[in-house]
Amino acid sequence: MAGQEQDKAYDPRGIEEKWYGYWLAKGLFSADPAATGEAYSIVIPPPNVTGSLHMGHALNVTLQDVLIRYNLMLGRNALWLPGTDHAGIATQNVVERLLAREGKSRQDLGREKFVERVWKWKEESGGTILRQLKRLGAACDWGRERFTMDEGLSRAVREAFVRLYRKGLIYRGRYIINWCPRCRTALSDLEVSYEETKGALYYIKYPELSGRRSVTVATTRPETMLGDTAVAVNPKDERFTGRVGATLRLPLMNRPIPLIADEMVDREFGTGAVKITPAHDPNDFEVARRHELPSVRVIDESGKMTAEAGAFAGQDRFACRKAVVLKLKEEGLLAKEEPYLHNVGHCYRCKTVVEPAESIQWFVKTKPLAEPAILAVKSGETRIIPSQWERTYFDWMENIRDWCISRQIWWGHRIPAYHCAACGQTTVAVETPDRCAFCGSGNLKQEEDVLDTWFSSALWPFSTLGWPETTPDLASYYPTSALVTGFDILFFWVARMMMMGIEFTGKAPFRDVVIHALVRDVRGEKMSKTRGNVIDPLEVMDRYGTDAFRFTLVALAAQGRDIRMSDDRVEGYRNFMNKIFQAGRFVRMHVDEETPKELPGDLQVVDRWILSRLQRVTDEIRRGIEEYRFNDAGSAFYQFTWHEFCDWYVEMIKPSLSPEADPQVRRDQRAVLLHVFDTILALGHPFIPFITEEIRQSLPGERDSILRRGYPEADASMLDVDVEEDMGHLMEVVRAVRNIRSELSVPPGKRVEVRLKGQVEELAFLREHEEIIHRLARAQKVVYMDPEYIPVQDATAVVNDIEVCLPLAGLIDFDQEARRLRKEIDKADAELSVVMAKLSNEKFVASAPGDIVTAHRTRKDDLEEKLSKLSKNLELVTRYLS
RNA sequence: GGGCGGAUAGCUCAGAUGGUAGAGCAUCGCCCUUACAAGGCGAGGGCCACAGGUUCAAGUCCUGUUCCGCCUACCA
Repeated sequence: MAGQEQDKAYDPRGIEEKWYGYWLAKGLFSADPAATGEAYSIVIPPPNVTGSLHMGHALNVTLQDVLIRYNLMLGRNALWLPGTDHAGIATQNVVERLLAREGKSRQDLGREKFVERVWKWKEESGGTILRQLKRLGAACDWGRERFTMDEGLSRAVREAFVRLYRKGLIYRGRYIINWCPRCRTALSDLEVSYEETKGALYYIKYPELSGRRSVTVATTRPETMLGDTAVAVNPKDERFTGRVGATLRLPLMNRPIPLIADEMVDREFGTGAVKITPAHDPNDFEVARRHELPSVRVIDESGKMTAEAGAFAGQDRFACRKAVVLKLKEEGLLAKEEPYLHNVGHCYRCKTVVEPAESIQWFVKTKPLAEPAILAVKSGETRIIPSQWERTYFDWMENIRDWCISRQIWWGHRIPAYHCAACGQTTVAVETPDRCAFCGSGNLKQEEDVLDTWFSSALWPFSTLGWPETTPDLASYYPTSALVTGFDILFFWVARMMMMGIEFTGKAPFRDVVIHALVRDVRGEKMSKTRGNVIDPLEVMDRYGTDAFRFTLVALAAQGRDIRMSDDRVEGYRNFMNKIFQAGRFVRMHVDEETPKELPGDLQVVDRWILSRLQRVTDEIRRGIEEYRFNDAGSAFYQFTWHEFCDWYVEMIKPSLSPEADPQVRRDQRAVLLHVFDTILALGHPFIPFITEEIRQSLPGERDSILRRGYPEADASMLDVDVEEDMGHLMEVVRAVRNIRSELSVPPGKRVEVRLKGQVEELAFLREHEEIIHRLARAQKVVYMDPEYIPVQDATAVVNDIEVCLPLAGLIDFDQEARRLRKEIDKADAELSVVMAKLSNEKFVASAPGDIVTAHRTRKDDLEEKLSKLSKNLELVTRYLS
């Protein structure tokens, strides 16, 4: 029994896989650059090969899928290009962890073997996330799947590198960069995340060599003092007048260092004197350049103290910090130590504290690239949506700093630069050169470093389409139509794609950049493994079905807001899926192979009403998708389908579908029903692809995919304002009856007479469609009263110019009816006073637009009329009571 | 230190170009009415954070304040 009950509800299991396979088999997602139709293209933000689907991907992918399916249905030549990112550091970490389990390090294997091992891992485990995208229904063109380390994309990377190098936009040099001692590689500025950390500010005395005075400096990293080569003060600081040029003794190292003057020093901070450690601080590095100071590297690439650290050599940097402080105390040179809250940089991959360190790295000179990228957005060539992100984009672009692109890891694109052992010059070339371009020597050795993963990602919109070759794909699908992504990678990725895209193709890579929200948990917290609040999208899909999950994401995807995901929401939309499924069953019960596809020439009023509403909602949904207001599109679809089509239209037409109905009327009615429902399915398909395909193909006669149906288009000729208004009144009459029945506890099974009082012409429409009122209001019969009728023992309500009267003597408590009427009167009264207040204001009448004033006037008349009717009826009721 | 976003019904949130406050969930009544109890019908619930200002009219525009969140920054 219970089983049967369950069978009546929608069960997405089995259906989803079936249709996804069907779409693939039919090649519906395979794009052809030669095909007709306006091109529409999206490249997927490539997820990490190491990744598995999380809520962020789910939202991102769903929105793209909505766009792609919508455009496919519009008949455009739509391409959605999928792929993954090799994610250098992350992937290398994964494989290193696997090796560690075998007790091996990557160094044990050696570079070549290690890289082979990573490839093997990628082949075996790298496809997880792509399989999960399929589960979501993603209409990707899998034949065009790309990986950032593909042969083609690697070629593009080398080409881009060489071109930038030749233009002088890539250079190599010794600078301060962010170094992760755990990953043992340089990081770009963006890959460092600053976290507020409780530390201490140490005040250290540096004695002058001659004399008894000393200079006190403040630092949060005392261990770096071992590498100090100067102390700096502001030249305008009177406290140090006459002392600049003095020689100080560097404590613990007993090295003489100068006291210098530099503008960079803030007189207000600390003691006004700064220790200068050129090898381990970006500011100090600059100061050292200006003053030609030597640089002493005291921390090595694994975070241990170097031989330059004297007695502290070999210690870990944090152990050394303690040791240095202790030693300074012993020597009486620690003036003060105070707690200090400051921002400390951490590696965004492994959370290790980053160490600024001087080393030789490769950089992209970004300013010349940023300028046109700024211009592209300013000119509107690329739109950022929502536009408030433009400002963030400009801020970053305008203050952009050079980009450190070399990484000291093995997994990635090896930099195409070859150092000559003979002359020391570096040859940069796309293909491995035989000889040094400078001296002709064959003794070349390729650069060991690989490129930042984001370097290859920056080329993604065109490298995936075949660049640097001029391919048909590139010609047809570049620039792409939209990029859909989260704001967290606006700088990492979007900004860099803009720069590279313009540099190499002359065109910005996207028409629109659509920035969507972050998905958070119910409490609004960011989902993270450490917090343990991660909701697994796959589990949600298992429980509620993919369509319900997708619709939830769409419905919650309001622009500029974060999304709070919870089971309740998904459950609500799961119910909506069931509603659609049930509606499908209803339609299937009433239509058959004979049901005409075309709308009948002769439409009933209810049909004209639903068709008019359908045009409006079609328009709303299309506008929503086109303006990336997905939630608006989703809720328009929801409201219409459930609350207009199911709640009203289906209920209203039941009589004309019954076997007793006139065959012609029945046939016509079926045709309209089918047409409207079919349109609903098509409208919903981009959001809920599986259930719409399933139901549509279960309808009589349907054998082709819903994707080929074409997206519904609003037909203005079907709009009918009058019918919408008349039907609105009729529905209000029904509601009024229902309300009275419910409020006054009229037994549900009890049929009552409905008396409609008003002028003949006002009653005409209702009289014509009496059948609807009769059924939906559970009327025993509907009768019409002229305006002279006095409803002595009736419960009453006012709908526009009509009074709805229910003779209920003996059935109800008239005390209650009196209370009900008073409540109505109060409501109308309150509203009237608001309207009156406006109308009695001369300035309002004088300066407000005419139509607004007119609207208020009619509103006033209506309310007064309503009030007079209500009061009269209340009087009747109370008189009857006494 | 700069910048951005948020504060609207018990909860989660919508409310383009200023013109009579909406949805979903939750709550309360009543109903297994033959598509649907994952349902139907009805109802209650809001000085739209605070203080000023602009305007005939302000969740909506301007200024300031208070909380909350995020991004960014070379104060050692």
